[in-house]
Amino acid sequence: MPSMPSSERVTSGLAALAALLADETRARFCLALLDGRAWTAGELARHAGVAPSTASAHIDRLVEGGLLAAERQGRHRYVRLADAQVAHLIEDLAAHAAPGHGRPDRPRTLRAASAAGALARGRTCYDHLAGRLGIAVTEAMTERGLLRQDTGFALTDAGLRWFAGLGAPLAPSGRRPLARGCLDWTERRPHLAGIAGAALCHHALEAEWCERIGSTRAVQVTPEGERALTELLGVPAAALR
Amino acid sequence: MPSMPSSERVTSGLAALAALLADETRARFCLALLDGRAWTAGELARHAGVAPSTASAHIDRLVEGGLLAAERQGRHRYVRLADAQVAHLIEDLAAHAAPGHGRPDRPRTLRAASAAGALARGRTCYDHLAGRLGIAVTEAMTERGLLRQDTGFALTDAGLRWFAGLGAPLAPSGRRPLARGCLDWTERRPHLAGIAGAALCHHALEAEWCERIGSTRAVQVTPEGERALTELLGVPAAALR
DNA sequence: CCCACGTTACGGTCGCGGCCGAAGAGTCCG
DNA sequence: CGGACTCTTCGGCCGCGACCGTAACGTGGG
Repeated sequence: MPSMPSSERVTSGLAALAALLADETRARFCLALLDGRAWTAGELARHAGVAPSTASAHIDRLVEGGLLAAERQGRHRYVRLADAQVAHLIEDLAAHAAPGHGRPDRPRTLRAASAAGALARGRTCYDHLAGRLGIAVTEAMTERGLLRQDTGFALTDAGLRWFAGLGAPLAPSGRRPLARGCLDWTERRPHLAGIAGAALCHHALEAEWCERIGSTRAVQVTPEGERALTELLGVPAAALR
Repeated sequence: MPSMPSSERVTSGLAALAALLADETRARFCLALLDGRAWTAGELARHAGVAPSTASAHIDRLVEGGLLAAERQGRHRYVRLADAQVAHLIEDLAAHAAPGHGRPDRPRTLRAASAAGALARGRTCYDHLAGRLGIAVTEAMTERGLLRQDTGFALTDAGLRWFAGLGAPLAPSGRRPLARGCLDWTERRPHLAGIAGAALCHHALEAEWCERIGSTRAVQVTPEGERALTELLGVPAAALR
C-alpha cells in the first residue's frame, strides 16, 4: 500500500521552500528572473543592491532549493528559473502578494513613467505574453472560440487547429499543460500561459509581430504584427498601442 | 495612464507572504487548516506542539497577512483559511515542496499505516475531493467527456449539464474559476477543484455518497455512493476501496 | 460568585541568517 | 605573463524573530 509523504516532511519542505522566497533580496532575484532570461550573478547583485559575495550565497541557496538553474560559462555564472513550474509558482505568489492591497503608486520620474507604461502595454512573463497585449490576445482568442475561459481554462479544438495553421502545432509535453491561465499583474485578469502561451510568444517574436524594447522584458507590437493580429484574431488595433 | 505596482512593493509583498509560511509552526498550521475546517487556537497549538502564547502570536501574523480568517465564539477563537485562493496557494507550494524529492516514508506504527491508507484512499482537500477517490472521479469525468484535460482544464458543455442534472447547477461566482486542476499529493495527478470540485464534494457528502471518517479529513465511500458513482460516471468500483 | 479554561500581553533569552570586506580561485585579454 | 574582471570562500558583526514562562483578561459553567 502506497503511503503518503509524512506530514513532517511536507511541513518542513513547505517551510524551507517559503524561506527561500522570504528574503527580500532573494525575492528580488526571482522576480527579476521572471523575465525568462538568464542573468549573471553580478547583474543580479547590482540589481538588488547587495555585495557580490552576498548574491553568490543567495544563488547557492536558490539553486540548492531547486528554484534556480545555474550554468557556468567562462567567468560568468548564468542563472535562470529552474522551469516553467517554478515560474508559475512565483507568479502566483506575487499575484497574491501584490494586488488590491494599496493602489498602484505613481512613478516619480518621467523615465520611470514611460518604462512603466511600456511594461503595462506589453511584456513577456517568463515565456509568454502579458500586459495589455497579452490580455488583448487572450480575450480575442476567447471571443473567436479558440479558448474557453467560462468553465475553466482550456483550448478548444478550433484553437488547436488555429495553432497548427499558424505553423506552430502544439505537442503535449511532460507535465506542463497545453493551456493555463496566468493572472496578469497589471490587468488583473488571466492571460494565456502554458505550452500554447509559450508557442504564441515564440512565434510572435520569430515572425516579428512584436519586438523587445532594448534588453528589457517590455515588448512593442510592430506595424506588421498589428496587421497580423487584427486579421488573424480580430484584435482591435487600439488595444495594441 | 495606469502604472504598475512598483517593483519594490511587489518584492516586499512577496517576501512578506513567503515569510509567513517560512516558519515550521506556521506552515504546520496552514497545512492542518487545508482540511477546510475551522480550528481553535488551542487545537492548533497542541497540534504543532508549541505553547499557546506562541500559537496565538503566529495566528495574529497569519491573519494580519491575509492568509487566515479568525472568528470569535465565546471563549474560543476559531480560525480557518481566508478563502479558496489561499488554499490553492498553499496546495501549490506544498505540492512543489513535497514530491519527488525523497520517496514516501513507511509509516512506523500500524495505527499510522491505516490512517495514511485511509487518507490515500480518499480525503477532502480544502473543499473538494482528493486521494484515489478524487482522482477516480476526475478521470471518469474526463473519459465521459464531461471534463477536458488534454488542452488545459475545463468543464465541457456536457459537464455543465451533468452538474445541472445532479441538482447542483454551477453558477460562476466572482474570481473563482468553475473548474481548476489541483495537483494531488498522493496521486501526482490533478483532481477537480474550483467551484465544480466544491459542488461535487458538497453533493457527495450531502447525498451520503461518502462520509468523513471520525473528524479527520479522510472520507470513505458508502455502498450507496459506490452505486451512484458507478452508475453516473462509470467509476470502477475497485477504485473506490 | 468563583473557579476553570482558553486566550492574550509582556519581557527576556537564544540561535539563525543576512550582510559586508578582504582575500583567493578561475577566466579572458592584451 | 600580468592586469582586469567575475565570482567564491571565509570570518565576524549585528539584528530579527521564534520560543517560553508568567501574569492578566474574558467567558462559560457550577
